Amino acid sequence: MGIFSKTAEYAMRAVFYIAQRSHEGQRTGIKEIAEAVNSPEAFLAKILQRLSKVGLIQSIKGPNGGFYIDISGFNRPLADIVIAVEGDTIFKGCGMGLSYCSEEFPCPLHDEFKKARNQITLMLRNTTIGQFNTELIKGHLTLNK
Amino acid sequence: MGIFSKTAEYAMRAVFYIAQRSHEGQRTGIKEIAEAVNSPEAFLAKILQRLSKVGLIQSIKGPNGGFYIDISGFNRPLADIVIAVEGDTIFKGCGMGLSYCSEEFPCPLHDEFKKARNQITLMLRNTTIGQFNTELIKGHLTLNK
DNA sequence: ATAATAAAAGATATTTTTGTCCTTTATTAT
DNA sequence: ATAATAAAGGACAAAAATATCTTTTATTAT
Repeated sequence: MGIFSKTAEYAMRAVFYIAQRSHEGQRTGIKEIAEAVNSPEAFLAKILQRLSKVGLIQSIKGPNGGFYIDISGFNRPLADIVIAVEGDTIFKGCGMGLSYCSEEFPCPLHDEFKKARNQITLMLRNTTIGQFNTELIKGHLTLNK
Repeated sequence: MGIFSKTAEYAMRAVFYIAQRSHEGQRTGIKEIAEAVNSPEAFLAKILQRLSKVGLIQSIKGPNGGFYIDISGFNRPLADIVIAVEGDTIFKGCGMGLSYCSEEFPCPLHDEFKKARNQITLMLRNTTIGQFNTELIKGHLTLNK
């Protein structure tokens, strides 16, 4: 894989899409979301279930139901999505998997690796879910793979 | 997982260890390597087989045989190890898995993500296998997890 | 030549990730 | 109240990553 798991990729794409639709005042069903972000429907459903359980997104059952994201959700960082679906392993630990490796006992790769991870952390912590709506709306961007 | 697969982690640790031992003029058996870098022996054997096949390390069968790394190997970048065992996916592609995402059609995360990946690429391309020997030898470093 | 050693190669097993399907629960509209 | 809709939940399936075991091949020492 790339840097993130497929699960995390789907999750991010879906949340962006839901945010966009919520911004338009719409709730969105799993079918539409899955199509829009090009992910397997049933699998994505599980992922959204999880995000909903931790309160990152909201859901309503029944007719006119669907997924949406409330105002507080717009301010949450992407990091929360990643953590919700694949834990925080990407934010910590040694690049080579050495458990002793730390600031006091750095492995040979430590400093260079830290830079890379800091950048990822920065990206995920400083970017909020809501932040993309304007970009997504004004641009020719899709979330469809 | 972290950023790299377990396979890649084992591979890097093992190659460093082999490099170190080769620097001391020794060939090393799989058993010793696996113990030293704390990885499952039979699994690591497969990994080293692969690295040996692509010429990143050398091996000799029979008594006094084992793995070693020749002078040209010392100058190869870590990137080669990673590519040999898990391909080049870590060096390319969109952070969210969007196929259209590129310099011309960047996804919302594109620029920030690029920074992170550039740093990883830099680290893996600019660091050679041999480079750590001095550090490993003078320091109190282990490769044992 | 023979026995011992150590990696290569092949087959198989386990675990994790990814993916599907079916039933249940909540909500809405009639 | 009943039917229709849509997510939640549980059970199961396939694929990929991780791991083990057994046999074969090459090399060395006796």
